[in-house]
Amino acid sequence: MGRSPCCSKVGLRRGPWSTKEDTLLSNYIQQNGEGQWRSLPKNAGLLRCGKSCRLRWMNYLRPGIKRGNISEDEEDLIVRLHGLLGNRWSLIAGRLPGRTDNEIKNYWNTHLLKKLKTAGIHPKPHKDLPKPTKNKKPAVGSGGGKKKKKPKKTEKLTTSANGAEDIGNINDRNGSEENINSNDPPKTKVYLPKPIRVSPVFQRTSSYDSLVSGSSSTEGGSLGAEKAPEVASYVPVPCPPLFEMEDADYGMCGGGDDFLGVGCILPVLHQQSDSISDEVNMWEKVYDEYLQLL
DNA sequence: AACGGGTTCAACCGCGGTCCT
DNA sequence: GAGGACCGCGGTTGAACCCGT
Repeated sequence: MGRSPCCSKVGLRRGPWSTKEDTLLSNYIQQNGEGQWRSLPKNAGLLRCGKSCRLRWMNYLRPGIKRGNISEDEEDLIVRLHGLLGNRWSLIAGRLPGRTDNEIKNYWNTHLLKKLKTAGIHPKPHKDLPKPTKNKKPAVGSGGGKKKKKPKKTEKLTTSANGAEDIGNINDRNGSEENINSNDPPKTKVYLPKPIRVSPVFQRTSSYDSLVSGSSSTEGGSLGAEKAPEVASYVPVPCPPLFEMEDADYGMCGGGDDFLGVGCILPVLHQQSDSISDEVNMWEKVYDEYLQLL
């Protein structure tokens, strides 16, 4: 039943892509479109796993990919979105046209994390959040990257994944052991649509604008029209729970062990209102917008 | 110039959810 | 409905690169 195996991985190339491979992949996708990753390598004449082709295309070859030079504006948005979404890199990337989840993830880990720490802020995982149901084996390291040589590494268990805070995975949460054990809330199935990438013509949303400007307007502004980025500082901001559902506690900012200890700590532009309630309203707008996005 | 430690980022792995037979 | 393959995501790795000594 089911389908035939994806790819045996036997005799497939690994490691960095050559320009020839890039060309083959690009040409094939331009002619035949994305998708069919399984059969793509064979059809395109590549000795690569379909998964590898997809990754290469999505993170590097896809048209419109911006590389490097993440602006202050983008950086600010990443921090805000991370506060809202946690390590949902694909969702965050969806709000940053031309940026890939991999790039944002790398940028967060290498730049922003450091930046926040030096600012005395220590973002910590939402360990209190219920984990998705799953018995991940205690792994010890996942596969490893390689930029060049080094043919191998076959198995290494992985420690991976457990850092993911997955606030969005409501379905999983409802089924988590924690919830089952604790008072057994009725299982409310919430269907979350798949994340989608926004069009390259990114429109900064009204909520974002209001965050940035302090305005409560709901009329949209575009990214292009944004004001010059203000110097942001990172201050604790009480924010409303993201998901007020039957078994709440999904709020990134709720619960005791929240994102940064005392509520969300997110960059707040100096010019915006000092009023905490205004900020809460802004967050509610962001939350509404996020729900609409979903 | 050589060396060593730190940083960056492309690419890998494993897993969960979805789709297909 | 069951079983298995596929797709996409997030965490991790490690070679290349950078920079100070």
